[in-house]
Amino acid sequence: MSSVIEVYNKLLKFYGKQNWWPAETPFEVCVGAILTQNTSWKNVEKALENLKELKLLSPEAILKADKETLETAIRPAGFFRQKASYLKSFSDFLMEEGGFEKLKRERTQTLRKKLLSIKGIGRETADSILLYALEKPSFVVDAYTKRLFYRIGITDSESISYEYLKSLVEGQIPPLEENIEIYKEFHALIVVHCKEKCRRKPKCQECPLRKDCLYDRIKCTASP
DNA sequence: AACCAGGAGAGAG
DNA sequence: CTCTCTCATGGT
Repeated sequence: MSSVIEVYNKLLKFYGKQNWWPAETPFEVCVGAILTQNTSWKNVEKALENLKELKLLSPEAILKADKETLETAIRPAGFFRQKASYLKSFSDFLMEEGGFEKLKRERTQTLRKKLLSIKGIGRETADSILLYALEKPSFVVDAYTKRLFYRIGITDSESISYEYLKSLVEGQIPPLEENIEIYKEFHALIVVHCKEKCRRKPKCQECPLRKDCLYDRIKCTASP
């Protein structure tokens, strides 16, 4: 069907610029990325709010905080025992590497490997941190991306591998400095489209992808 | 009341 | 490499 870039342009025209990631600091981006693993953003917001009130939104504070305090604060985000541990190991990493500014000087692939070696940082979380906290051109793939690309016929399966889909996008939109904003917006638009808009089945006429879109493997019958 | 949400690790095959 | 199980809360 349509190319990756065409999908991006349609989504951008329809929804407008999103200015992601919703956070005040790079560290908050990272914490949010870890907390939102298989968890709705609504629950993550409560956890982030708790962390702010306890002034635990810095690597130093998280390392100092005792286990129970941290676990209680992030409990609304689910998997709180694992995630508390993940936040500790990531904070530990940040302190040893000397902070964001120092990390930014390293190459994207080097950073990606370092991030992936941290317990609790998988591919999506690593790419989210690279793109939104470290300003590196690394496209983020998630369940929405796989679902959407399958529905509009870019892929022929929803269980396509992460790295394959990532390279598919980066093949058409090269990982260059000038494309960082496109990567940021594209991922944001995919999430917004799939999470909010695409759920309104009855109003499918307003879907920017219209006839290209499949909902639950059923082709949308709305007229283009 | 089952099912899902902006996944990741560990283990088995 | 791909599959399966586990981890946990809150909203439909």
